[in-house]
Amino acid sequence: MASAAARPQSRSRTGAKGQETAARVRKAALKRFAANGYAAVSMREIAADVGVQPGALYNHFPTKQDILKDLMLAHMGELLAAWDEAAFPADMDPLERFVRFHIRYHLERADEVFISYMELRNLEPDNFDIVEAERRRYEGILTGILETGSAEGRYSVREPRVATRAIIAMLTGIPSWYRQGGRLSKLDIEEIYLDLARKAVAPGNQHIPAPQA
Amino acid sequence: MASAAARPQSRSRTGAKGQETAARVRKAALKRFAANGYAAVSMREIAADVGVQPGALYNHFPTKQDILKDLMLAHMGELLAAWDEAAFPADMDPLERFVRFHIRYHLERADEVFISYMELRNLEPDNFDIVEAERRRYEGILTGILETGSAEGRYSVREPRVATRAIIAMLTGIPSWYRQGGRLSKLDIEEIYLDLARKAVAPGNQHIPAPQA
Amino acid sequence: MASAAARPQSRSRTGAKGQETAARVRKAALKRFAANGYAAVSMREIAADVGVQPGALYNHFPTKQDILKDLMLAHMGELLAAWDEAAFPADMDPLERFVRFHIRYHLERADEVFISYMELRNLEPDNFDIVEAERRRYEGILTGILETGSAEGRYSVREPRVATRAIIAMLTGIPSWYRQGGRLSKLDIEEIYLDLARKAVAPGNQHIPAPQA
Amino acid sequence: MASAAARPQSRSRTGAKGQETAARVRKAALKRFAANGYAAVSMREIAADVGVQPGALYNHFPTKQDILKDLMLAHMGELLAAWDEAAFPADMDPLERFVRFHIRYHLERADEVFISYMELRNLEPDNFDIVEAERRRYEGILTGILETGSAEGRYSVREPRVATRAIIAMLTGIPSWYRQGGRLSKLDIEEIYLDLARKAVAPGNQHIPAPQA
DNA sequence: GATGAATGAGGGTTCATTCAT
DNA sequence: GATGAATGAACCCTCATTCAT
Repeated sequence: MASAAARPQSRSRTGAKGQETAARVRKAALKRFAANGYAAVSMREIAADVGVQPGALYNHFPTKQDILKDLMLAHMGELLAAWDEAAFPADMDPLERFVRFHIRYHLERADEVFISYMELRNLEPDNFDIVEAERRRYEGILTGILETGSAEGRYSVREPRVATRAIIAMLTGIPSWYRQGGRLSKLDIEEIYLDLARKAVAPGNQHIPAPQA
Repeated sequence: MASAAARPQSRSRTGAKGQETAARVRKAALKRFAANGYAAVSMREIAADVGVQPGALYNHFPTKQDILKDLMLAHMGELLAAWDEAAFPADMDPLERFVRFHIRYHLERADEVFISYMELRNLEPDNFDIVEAERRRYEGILTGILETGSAEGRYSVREPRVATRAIIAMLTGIPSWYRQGGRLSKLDIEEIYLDLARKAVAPGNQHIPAPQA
Repeated sequence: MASAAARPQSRSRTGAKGQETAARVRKAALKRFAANGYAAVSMREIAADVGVQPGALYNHFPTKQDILKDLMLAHMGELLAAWDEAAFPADMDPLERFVRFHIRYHLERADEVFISYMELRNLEPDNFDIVEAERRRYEGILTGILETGSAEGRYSVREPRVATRAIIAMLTGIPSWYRQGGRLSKLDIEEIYLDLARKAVAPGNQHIPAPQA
Repeated sequence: MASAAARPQSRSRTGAKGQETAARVRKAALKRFAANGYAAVSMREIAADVGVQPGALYNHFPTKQDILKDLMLAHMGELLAAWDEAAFPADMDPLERFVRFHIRYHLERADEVFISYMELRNLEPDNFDIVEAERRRYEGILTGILETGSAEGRYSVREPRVATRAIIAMLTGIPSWYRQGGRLSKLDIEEIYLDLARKAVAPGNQHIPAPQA
């Protein structure tokens, strides 16, 4: 989509085969980067996964860095697009909407999410800036929700920007430990985190009594 | 076991110089690993930082992996020791105690904390297991606090293990964006996060009214 | 299996160049290993001889060890093949046949022979076993000759296996001192050693009188 | 004895401890050189065998090369001395004397003998020349025996120098395959090789009939 | 006589990348 | 669009050796 490798695509004679190979490269790189880290993955490994010689990768991506950039830009673009298209009941609380969306999306795209956080530092400055801008846009969604909600008295948030980071960090941590088939279903997770998030920003006095000890 | 530098230091005649070099290696590696990632840092770079030839590093650490292991094991050990020695008013709520401790420690040791999360996957299995065990011990502290507090009715937590991860993820995210000298002081941060954490686990009905829209 | 260069060579388009480079690597390694010993030869030296960067060697042989294995397996295979194809008068005594063949072959392939004896210990166990099996096959040829000849009364050999080793050691020592252009021609050598070998296994009483002293 | 490391020994205060360490170094180096080859053995390995730090080796031998030189010179000196002192019945045939002596000595000092043949090329030119001269002296013993015997009609040898090399090569090959405790005793070996050697140089017509086939 | 720490060179190997075919 | 072969740089690590202590 926002991919660098999806070059002008000037109605070349073939295209189909190349498109498919590029997709296989992306898929292999995604798995490898998530598992071992960008710096520890070699072009040879990716090529071997794809079933191709290393040199062939350069027909689809000009450098290794471009594969990473491609994956991260695509991920951010798709995340924002998915939010725009997310279908929730119209009367659902916006925070609930965000929490449910974030958890679902991040549990489904664990690899993309993971490299998006882990490999930021391996992006060259220009690419980093682009991804950062997208990330800020995404965070802005939650900040907006918190600000509006606070203004309307539904939430009580002293620092919406800080709370945004706190909530997103909390939610984004899930895929690092959640394993399908465990005691808790994805829906269980959603409910638990929704509860935590809601209460964290809820208005009202939550005086916690000091322990008796 | 912990490392070459952790030796009894009984052989006083020499030793001192080596101890110091090992310490400089650790320091340089910490900075570099935090900035560029374990896989992207070369022994040559570390040696250059220390002001020594690459081969000399091997007088202090048998492999590059051992430097990483040393840093991560030391960090976890020191974190747990610091908790044991943390001095807080006796009547302070345990959750508050944990939140304040965690934030302070993690803001002071940002590099150690960072590589402890980022480089886990670069640890060889045996070392990984050791670090994981320590991490679970640390999480266990908060889980215990939440369980006790819930049993005494001071908190309301459905899944203490999940809440533990949620709160720790929330807190641990701070050093990734907090910059000293900004609008918010470390104490401000402490108060904001303490508020979020407290409310998230507070008992009582937090019915959030659905938005009017 | 035998080596990268032994591949079917079906892919005619390219391949030719690689075949040739692999051959040059083999040739350079053979000379260097024979002159300085496997352990004392560096891949960089071989690469320099070939006129290529060190890394390029790895397009043809996966490791240095594989070059050695390749050379030694090829040598043993060619030695056995040469014996099978050796053309001698039909009525020639089999021992004479073997002695002449062995001397000729070993004087022509001095380097291969030399590393085959010297570098055995530098072969990894699996490769060692293969080469050893081939060596035993070769020794078996002479042992068979001695056994048959003894049974027919043409030779008198108490321990054919031991005599085999004795004769082969005797013959194989030649290239270590023989220099072309010296007083003795290759044919002279053949005759002298043939005489020694024949007499050593000849039947009849060779009572050597004790010295008068 | 002829050892370079046995330095002037200027009646130093201690001496005893150092002498002993030097001996342990020689012993360890001998085993390692024989097992893995000079080039493949590191000073660190030798030091570890001796139970000392690598630097300590340099108190006893100025370089690794000197350890090799010491071992080889000592071996050749001891070999020649042993021949001079060998006790055999006065009326024993000189060839028998030489064969028995050579086999016995070489089976007892397998490591020394082995490195003496294998590591010649790793000697620096000067040291090589010395060892070569000693070797020629040793070969000269057998050559003299053959020449005298031929002149007296007890043996029939066309080229005593060549026959010398043939016989010595034959005998020297024994330790490479002989294993104690096998079917053949050391004495069996002596008898078999003595028989082969005697017949090989025996006078008289050894017409070997051509095979019937 | 031995240690611990360092040097400077070099070891085998892998890397991202290029390019003629 | 892919291959096979190459480059040039860099990788982690080991080496023989030195030397202050």
